[in-house]
Amino acid sequence: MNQELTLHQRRRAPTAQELAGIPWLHLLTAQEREVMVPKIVVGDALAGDVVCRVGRAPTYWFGVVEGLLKMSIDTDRGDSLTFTGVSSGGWFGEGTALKQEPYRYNVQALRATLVAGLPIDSFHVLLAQSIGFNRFIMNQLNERLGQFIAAREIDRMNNPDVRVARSLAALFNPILFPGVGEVLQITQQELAYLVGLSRQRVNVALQRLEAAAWIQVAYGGVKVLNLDALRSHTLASHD
DNA sequence: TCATTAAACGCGT
DNA sequence: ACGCGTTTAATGA
Repeated sequence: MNQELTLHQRRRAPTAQELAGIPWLHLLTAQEREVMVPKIVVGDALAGDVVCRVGRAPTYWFGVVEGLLKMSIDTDRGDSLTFTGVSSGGWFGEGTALKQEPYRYNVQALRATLVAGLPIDSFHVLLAQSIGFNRFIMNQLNERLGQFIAAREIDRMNNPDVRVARSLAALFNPILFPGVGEVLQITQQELAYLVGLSRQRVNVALQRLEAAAWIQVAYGGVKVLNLDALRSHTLASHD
């Protein structure tokens, strides 16, 4: 609990099944894949483990094989501001990897998460040589831009129901997080940490979203029925 | 007054 | 043991 995971400790080689959960591998040529697969390391992060911390020199480009991370920064006051979650199939840190700058966020596991890492030098090799990899990165940056614009919108609304809806939609983004599937495994407590609300309020919001038939609440997870509505609509007020 | 929250409860998985 | 749904009491706009 609350240990720093650098992928130097507790790291191992990925299994074939875990490799299948790495989306950009499929975009490489057979030769590129052959070179890169041995470079990939994975590590098991427990809930609360820090994957990378603000100010550290970038060592890996990171991805989530299975699990849930949150990206946040600490404010001047003691509290922390969560930017976004990273769910299965999501990769991040290309900004710092590209510029060779220190990490600008803290990334922490909200639950047990299998984290994958590609060493920075391998990342640059792919960037210099692989068309397929560049296509993935471009797609990723473009989609992330859209997500941050949406996040600004979310912050301006103070309606908690809408905030929960939009945050769920972001976690279900099939381009950024192709491994999520139709059922996102996330507890209401984890969602509360991510959105910045209490668990009770998240529970109320989820029930309203379920009543609107946009989602289906399950034990330890949420199934999305209407991603479009979550992304753009507002719940009708009820009294 | 009204919405939200921490804390705590019982219940189901 | 964990997650869910709910209640209660406290807090603040």
